[in-house]
Amino acid sequence: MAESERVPVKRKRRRPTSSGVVLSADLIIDAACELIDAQGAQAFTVRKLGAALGADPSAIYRYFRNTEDLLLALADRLIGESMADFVPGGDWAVDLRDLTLRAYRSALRHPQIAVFSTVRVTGRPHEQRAVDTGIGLLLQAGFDDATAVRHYHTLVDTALGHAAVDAGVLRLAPAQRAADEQAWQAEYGNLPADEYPSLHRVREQLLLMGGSAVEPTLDLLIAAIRQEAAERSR
Amino acid sequence: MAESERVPVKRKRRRPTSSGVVLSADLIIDAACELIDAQGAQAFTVRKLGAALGADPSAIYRYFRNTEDLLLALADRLIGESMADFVPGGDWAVDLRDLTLRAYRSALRHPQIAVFSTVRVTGRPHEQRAVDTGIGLLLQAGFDDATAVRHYHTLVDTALGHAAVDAGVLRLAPAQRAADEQAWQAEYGNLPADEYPSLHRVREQLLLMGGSAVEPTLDLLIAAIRQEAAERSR
DNA sequence: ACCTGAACACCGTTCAAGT
DNA sequence: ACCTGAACACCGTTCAAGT
Repeated sequence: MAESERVPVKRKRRRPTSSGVVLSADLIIDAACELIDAQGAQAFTVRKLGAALGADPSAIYRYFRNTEDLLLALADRLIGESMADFVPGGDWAVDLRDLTLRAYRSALRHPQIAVFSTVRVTGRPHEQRAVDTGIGLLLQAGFDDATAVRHYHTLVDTALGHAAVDAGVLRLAPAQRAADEQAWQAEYGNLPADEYPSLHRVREQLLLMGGSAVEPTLDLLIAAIRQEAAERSR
Repeated sequence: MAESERVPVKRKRRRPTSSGVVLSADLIIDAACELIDAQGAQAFTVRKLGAALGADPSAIYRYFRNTEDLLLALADRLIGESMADFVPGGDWAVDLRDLTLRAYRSALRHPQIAVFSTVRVTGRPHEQRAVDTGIGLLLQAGFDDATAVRHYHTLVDTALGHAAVDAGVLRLAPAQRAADEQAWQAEYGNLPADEYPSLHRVREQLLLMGGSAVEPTLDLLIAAIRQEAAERSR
């Protein structure tokens, strides 16, 4: 239904923009990808995208109803790219971890995507393929339908969530990022032992709080799911 | 260091705004909370906050350097509120789950917070208290310092991440939210069995993809951490 | 048929001027 | 000392007018 409301992608006649480019939905998504990769996600605005295309920003609304619609198309493109070279290796748990990490990485390229719940539900081709693959791995592990769906839901939301959190760091300039990583040490490393006994005890380890927690998180989730599969098969 | 750059909270003389209110950092945070609770997180803008206070928006910049600084103070307020009635019950794993869920709920009240990596590192009082408590529970479980920090990092980032993802749904109007939950069924429930075998097989269960995955996720993480603690103590 | 340009209704933030 | 109001540099989106 969302699909039928979209502006048709195929057009009979085209008129070039003032800069000579003939617009299309694909071309707009191409430009959006380039803009994000070159200047970061915060550089992505309709007006800047128009400028990058050499077209008036309002022309974009002929191809996408609004920014959200454009972002959904972009999301599916990113999912497609990150899944392009995925080949299952035979161990469902390893494959599932790989698949989830790919979802994380594609969401990290454009963090706003992770926040759209709707992105999970648009039913665009690359996403459908990825969901089918993920649930397939869980069925292969021996889970019943409901449990397979639940575990898939858990993994994909966790991947998107960590992408949203980690994107905050990525947004910073490198110098500020380094400062931010040490800030844990600076802010928490010198607290009094009587008031904050645990923080005081682990003060040497606080640098670990910098950086992404996505891999440790996935390791724990996959371990728990593997354990559950093993118990189920007994 | 961030602290010393902040505008001092205590002031000698105050002048009321045109509406008669005497501003203070606390009062501004009060108003921000009310605004968010009454009209949702997307209603939170400096200009609207000024209007809610009966003051010119620019007056807010006397108390907070910028929106981010204000959001950090707001975050600490929300953390404090959600931790206010936390009492450890004796089982570290149960307590840790409770603590993490509280972090999730407080971030859910203002989703932008989850995306600030910096929020995790500001070292404000309520946050320090919560971190000390969380790491304390993991030390109590028998983990070494580095592992305790790593597991804490995993839990808190996962809580913030799910809050960011779930906030997308919360943002929708109730009617649209219901439609969104059924969209999984609509978009994925009728795919051909030959092309999407796994999705076709679990099609009756796809409603499970609506709603939050935070509790299933926490259950898996806590199970894995508990298992690791048990193995460690052997 | 499609792009353009003006317009509308917003933002966050700064700073000189007021009191 | 603190608040105000104008101003600056942006946003997303709509729609009549152009070609």
